[in-house]
Amino acid sequence: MIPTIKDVAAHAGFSIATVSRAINAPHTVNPVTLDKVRQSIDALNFRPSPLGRQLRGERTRLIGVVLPTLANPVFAECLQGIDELASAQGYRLMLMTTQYDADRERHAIETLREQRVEGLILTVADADTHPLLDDLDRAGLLYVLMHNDTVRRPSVSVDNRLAAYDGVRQLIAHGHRRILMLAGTLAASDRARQRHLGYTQAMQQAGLTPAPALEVDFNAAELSPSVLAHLTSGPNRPTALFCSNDLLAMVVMRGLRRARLQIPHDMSILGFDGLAMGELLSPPLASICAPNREIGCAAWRRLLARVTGNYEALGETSLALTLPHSLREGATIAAISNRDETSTPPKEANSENTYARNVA
Amino acid sequence: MIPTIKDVAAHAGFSIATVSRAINAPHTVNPVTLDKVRQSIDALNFRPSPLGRQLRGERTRLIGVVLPTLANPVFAECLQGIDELASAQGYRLMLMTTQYDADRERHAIETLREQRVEGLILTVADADTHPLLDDLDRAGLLYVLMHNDTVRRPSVSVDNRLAAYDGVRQLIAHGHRRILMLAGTLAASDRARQRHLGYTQAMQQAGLTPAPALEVDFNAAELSPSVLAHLTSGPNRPTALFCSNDLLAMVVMRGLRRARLQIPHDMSILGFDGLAMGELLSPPLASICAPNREIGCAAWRRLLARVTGNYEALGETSLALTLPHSLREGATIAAISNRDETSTPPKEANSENTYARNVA
DNA sequence: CTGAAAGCGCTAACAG
DNA sequence: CTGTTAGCGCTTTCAG
Repeated sequence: MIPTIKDVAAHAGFSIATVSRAINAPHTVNPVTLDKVRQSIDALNFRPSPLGRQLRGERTRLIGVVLPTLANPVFAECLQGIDELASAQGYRLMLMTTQYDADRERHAIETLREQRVEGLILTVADADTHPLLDDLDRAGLLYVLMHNDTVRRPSVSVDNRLAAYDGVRQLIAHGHRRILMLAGTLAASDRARQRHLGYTQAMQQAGLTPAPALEVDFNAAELSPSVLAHLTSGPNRPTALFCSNDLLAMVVMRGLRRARLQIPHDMSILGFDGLAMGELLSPPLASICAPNREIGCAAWRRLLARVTGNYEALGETSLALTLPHSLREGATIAAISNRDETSTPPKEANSENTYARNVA
Repeated sequence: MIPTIKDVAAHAGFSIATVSRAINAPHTVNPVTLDKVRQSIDALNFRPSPLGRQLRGERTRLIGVVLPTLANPVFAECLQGIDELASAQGYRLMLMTTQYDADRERHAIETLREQRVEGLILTVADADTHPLLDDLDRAGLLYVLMHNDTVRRPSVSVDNRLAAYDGVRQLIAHGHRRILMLAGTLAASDRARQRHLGYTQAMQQAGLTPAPALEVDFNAAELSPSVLAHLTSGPNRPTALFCSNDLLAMVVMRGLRRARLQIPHDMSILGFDGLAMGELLSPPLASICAPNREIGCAAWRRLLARVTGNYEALGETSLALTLPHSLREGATIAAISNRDETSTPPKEANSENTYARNVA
């Protein structure tokens, strides 16, 4: 059905070795022969099977990609970056998602190894304490982490601690003093920990009291009563929330709105990730932006360099590559006026536009 | 480095055939032998290479997935569905994106064929006029389309025409009479055409005049002046927009807000896709929902059934499988009051909440 | 410059 | 129940 190199050889009247050479080393074969072989290839619409090559122990040109989920566009954006470069360079991507589950991470990596991928690009829950990554090191299978924040392993990420620090300082600069950090089930993730560290430092430096990260159920339609209590009750309620990622920020915003809080009037919100979609929101979501697509691209470049042995050429000295983050101003952050400090949330309707200009 | 079946055979003191049988048909081998072989397998941490099997002409357990982009969560949602089922059943996914480009579609399909995938799940720009799909039919390579709206090929989709019809009728029921349909670069897509058909029918049935779909540049931060003119100028400006997909709806909403229009007060918006994220918006986006994840799952099931030859067992009679759509009410649609009909957009700020309850 | 032949890891007859 | 062997599609010595 699908033509093989044999069919081409028969059609052209040469041996399969010659056909192989015509494909892989055209200069070593007589031009006339080459021409005939090429005609046969066209005539039969032959494309060499990668399987044969792969089995021979050649390059498989297969790269495994392991991501927690595609429901969070952060990872979809990274994947776009990887895909763009990889497919342009003739590599194929094998994708597996893990839903942040350690078993599935293990299974994914195993499956991809079996498939003899040349390398792996992945985002795991916690890079430092991950025994599988040690296995990879031991087995000599190349990999690059994305977003995972560790100096111990090859990775591409923003400086999560510093980025969070910058973001929270921004909130403080807008007059906020009671700032809470929210995290999802990601609370056990290396990124979230780094971000909380940055939050803590920014708070302390400003003479404010940092709080432990408040965990929020990502999937619930409403915020739980206990969380809501933390956010709204008493004179010490926070005036600003730093959310560990944009998706969480959006879920929280909905929860707050359902609880009849106005954003940013009653609560300022700062996210993390810089999802493109955040700009489409109303009010546009303020966020600490990671160059997600670029992170994917950079991860690809690093992996390719290592796979092809050009690693030194990249001139990188450390395992962890840190890309610059940026702050995206958005109308979800309002400057706080001192008189507002202790008031309870007002109930009157108020357009977000009123506050949109406060952000400078 | 990676142990092969040979290593296991040597270690266990049996032939490779016995090892192979121990793996693939354990009941045909002496329990004692079986045990020894298994111990060797564990000792060496051997996993059979799929490459060998694949080359043998066995099942590759590889499925190709071809999507336009992951930037639109519709496709990410579908992919989630596919991935969930596929990886649970031991299949591996090879992913390629096309950016709606015909050349890249061709290239993707070709690449995946070379890789000897057992089947393909894809979304193409236009299914009916796609020569590559005819090639697949001819080559006997199985595939299932997602979202593409055609009865000529195996596909899983909602009834785009009917869904659009239902949605636009909803707009009409809310008192809108000047309703415009917007489409992105997708204007040349089969889905968009079907949706416009549904729009047209709903309008005509209500005695209203349908307009051609207005094309909008997806990527522009602002709506173009000419588009904006269509939407806002004159007494005949539309009061409601039906957007060919949710992402477009979000882009349009931002454009309108920048032009100082209030949603839904000055303009009602209805999207298409039912993106999960739409519910997180403010106001929540009204949308015609396709069960994206389920579309992915269904596509997988159909493909698997065909691949394994159990197609008849599915009891499906037609090529096109149509899944039910649903309408998601959202505060982006406001009922229109008659006196508003001819007024120009008012400028005063007004919370979306005022209108949130009008949707019934 | 071209061909014959070995072998990558595995499965499936076919013998024993 | 187990071993021998051929061969999947391809690349790569090694001869010619």
